[in-house]
Amino acid sequence: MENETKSKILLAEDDQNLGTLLSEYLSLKGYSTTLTRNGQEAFDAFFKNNFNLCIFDVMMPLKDGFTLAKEIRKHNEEIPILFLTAKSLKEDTLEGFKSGADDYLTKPFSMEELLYRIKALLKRTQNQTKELEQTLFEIGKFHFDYNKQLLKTSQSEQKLTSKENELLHLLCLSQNGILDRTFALKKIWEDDSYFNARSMDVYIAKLRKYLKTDPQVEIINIHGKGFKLLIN
Amino acid sequence: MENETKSKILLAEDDQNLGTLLSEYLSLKGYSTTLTRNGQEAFDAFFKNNFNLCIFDVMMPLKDGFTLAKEIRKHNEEIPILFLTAKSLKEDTLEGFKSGADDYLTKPFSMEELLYRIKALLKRTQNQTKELEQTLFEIGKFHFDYNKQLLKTSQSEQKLTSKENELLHLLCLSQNGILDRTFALKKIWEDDSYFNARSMDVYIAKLRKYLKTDPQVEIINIHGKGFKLLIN
DNA sequence: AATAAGTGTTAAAAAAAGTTAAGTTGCCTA
DNA sequence: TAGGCAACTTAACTTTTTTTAACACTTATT
Repeated sequence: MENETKSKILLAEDDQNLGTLLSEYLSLKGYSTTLTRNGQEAFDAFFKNNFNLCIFDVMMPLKDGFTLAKEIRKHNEEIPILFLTAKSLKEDTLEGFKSGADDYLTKPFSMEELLYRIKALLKRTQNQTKELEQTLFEIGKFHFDYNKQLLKTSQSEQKLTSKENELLHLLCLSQNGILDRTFALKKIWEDDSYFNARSMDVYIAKLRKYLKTDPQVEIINIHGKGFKLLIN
Repeated sequence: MENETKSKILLAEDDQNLGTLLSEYLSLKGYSTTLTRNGQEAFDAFFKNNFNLCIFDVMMPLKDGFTLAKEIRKHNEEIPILFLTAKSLKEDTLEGFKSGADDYLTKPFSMEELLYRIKALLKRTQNQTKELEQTLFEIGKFHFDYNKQLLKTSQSEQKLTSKENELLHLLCLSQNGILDRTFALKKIWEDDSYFNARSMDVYIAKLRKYLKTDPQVEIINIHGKGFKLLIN
């Protein structure tokens, strides 16, 4: 997954099967999930961690989802809450939203849809952290400023074109790790077609040319996978 | 409604009855709604106004909701999009989210639920709506007064024509971020034709000439996307 | 070793943008 | 109302950025 830090999800579901299934599915998709089996347990867990999202079943022993949500909202207005329930009655849905929910999904639902709804919710809250995305990088003897599209050393200054800039940025962000070809193509070129892939190779060559004045810096290819920016 | 400024909603719905019903209901609830009858109309309207939320029907003549959403997402990543549709097929829901939707509601739905979902979506974005129409800007050593159409330094004073004024204003409002070409064209020139685009380029050149006395200020181009006003 | 698929690199063609100047238009004024 | 002027558009030419093509080389597969 592209995120440096996994989003943490608090899951409250008393149905053993569904609970573990969900938990495993979400972990597989790159989220860090905490599974609780009732409202009280979830409430306690909430304050022991910094979660990014809550998914609550409505009908649970000890404390139902609506009550749980209301109590959490007293302490936290921000965190997205998604209800998951068998009830599809209009009044229940409305009560869910009145409890401070951001979304309400009725069973049976598709895992994929849940995943998209989670992403949509996180996008809105994660954005406030987006400003913190790194834009200044040290690449060997180079200094790379993403915002200014500038790559410079103490000697020289090279203006980067938008494509060069985006590509180098992705390389820097996945520094030490590999930048996946398909990922980069979809991110910068919108889709991964043959010609876009060849275009990307051309830009890799250009970046290599710019960076070759420092032998410590290298862009290596991982056959069939992508590229890796090495700084020794 | 308690808000000083009403949230503006762009509604695209080809069903006359449902369209006006929704529009009237939302107006009653304190939103300012713009009703369009197909995807193309909605697309054009989008760039001429500052909407806070989009509600799109999926099946519409000329341009369907999915295509519309994808096109809008190319220019605006932020605005919440909610699909409203008779289709409840799994694949359709998923395609909706893939098109960049934030929520997906299947007909028949309750007006109240729609209202809650709108509120939930707006809650997350409204804070970022700091577009309280700022009219005074510091651009490096320049002082820009949008109302007076004036760009001055301690040394000099440059009166701006309306086009220059509007363009510089948009650049300032999207400071650090990029000003989308299509967005600016539709906003200032009403439509993005080849000649209007060339005209805009001429105005960019003019602004650059005015601003070049301060080397800290720069208008850079993001190929195929738009322009960015950099202040160092 | 032979083949195919993936990558490296350079050059060309195509598309987008930069700039300056020449037309247009509409409005003000003498 | 003719002329002048300012704002804007269109044209023409230049430069930059991106894509496509061409050919050489590398890696995986059989």
